[in-house]
Amino acid sequence: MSNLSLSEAMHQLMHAYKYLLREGIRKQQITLPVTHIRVLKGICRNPEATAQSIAQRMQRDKAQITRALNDLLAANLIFKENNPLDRRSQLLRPSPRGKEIMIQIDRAEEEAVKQLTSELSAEDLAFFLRVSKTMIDSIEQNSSINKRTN
Amino acid sequence: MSNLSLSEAMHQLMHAYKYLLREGIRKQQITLPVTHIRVLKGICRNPEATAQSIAQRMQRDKAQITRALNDLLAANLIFKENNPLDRRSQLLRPSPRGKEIMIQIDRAEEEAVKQLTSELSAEDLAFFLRVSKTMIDSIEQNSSINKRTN
DNA sequence: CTATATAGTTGACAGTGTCAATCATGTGAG
DNA sequence: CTCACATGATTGACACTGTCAACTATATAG
Repeated sequence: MSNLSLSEAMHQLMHAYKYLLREGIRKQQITLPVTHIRVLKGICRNPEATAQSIAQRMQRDKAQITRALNDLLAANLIFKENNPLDRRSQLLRPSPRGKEIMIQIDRAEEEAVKQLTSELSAEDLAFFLRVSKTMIDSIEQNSSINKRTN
Repeated sequence: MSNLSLSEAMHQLMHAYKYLLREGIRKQQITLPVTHIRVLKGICRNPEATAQSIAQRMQRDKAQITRALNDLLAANLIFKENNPLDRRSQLLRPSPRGKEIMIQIDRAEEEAVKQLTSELSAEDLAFFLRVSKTMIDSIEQNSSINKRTN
């Protein structure tokens, strides 16, 4: 019973969250898919971002990252810079336009989160985050989720 | 700050959960995609299931459901029965094979949930479910997520 | 120098989610 | 009853997400 509930809750929560996030993004007139947004976010947050570091941080396939980066480049939201430490890779930087978009994205995300948590107290939210992290950690340790090179 | 954390937590949790679920399914030698499994589950749980009711219950597009049903039919896991109340629709029933598979699926899901919650107390879990439901509800009320016919 | 590892790219494909059009059937207003 | 409209199901088309394998170029250890 608690089994089914958790599965169901997960699926519904995923769906609801994704929906809300896309809504918020749409309202800000941003046309980027969520993955691209997350990648851009990673680049804006981390001054020494490389494709590799983004892939690791997001726990996504590097192929997916490469493709997102191509789109972000094509949209002039980021640019690449030679990595002085490794000629195989490039450092990723947000362009001025990318930084602008990032501000809008932050607003969209903030709104999504606000709606999601409108009925929750700060304690509830903190608890939820703590439990979530516990779950995430208990998987990452046990399983082979991080055996992959990414 | 709590903003970013919730978004991040959501994404990671989604990813971790999906991964674990698919792992569990794979270990049971089941080759069905997750959506199909959820549809089958809906059919097994509800004796009067129709395509429509499954779509509503899962909050998914009816097109998606139709396709999942086709695959489940092709795999002989379910069968259709004329709906005496409405000739446009059919009642969906699990086949004997479908019921067997369902048992395996329950095991897989149970294992996934067990791993996910291995570090959590029953109280933590209950709290998590409560908070999740609150979030889900606060979206379903406000937004247009359920304006769609599905 | 050679073998191996790593950063990134590309192709291919499976799975998920969404929209619009269509067909058949049901239902309510007149 | 008939007509208009609503609803259940199906199909086509497409965008987004995730995964795997092969490949190129560069780095690094022995």
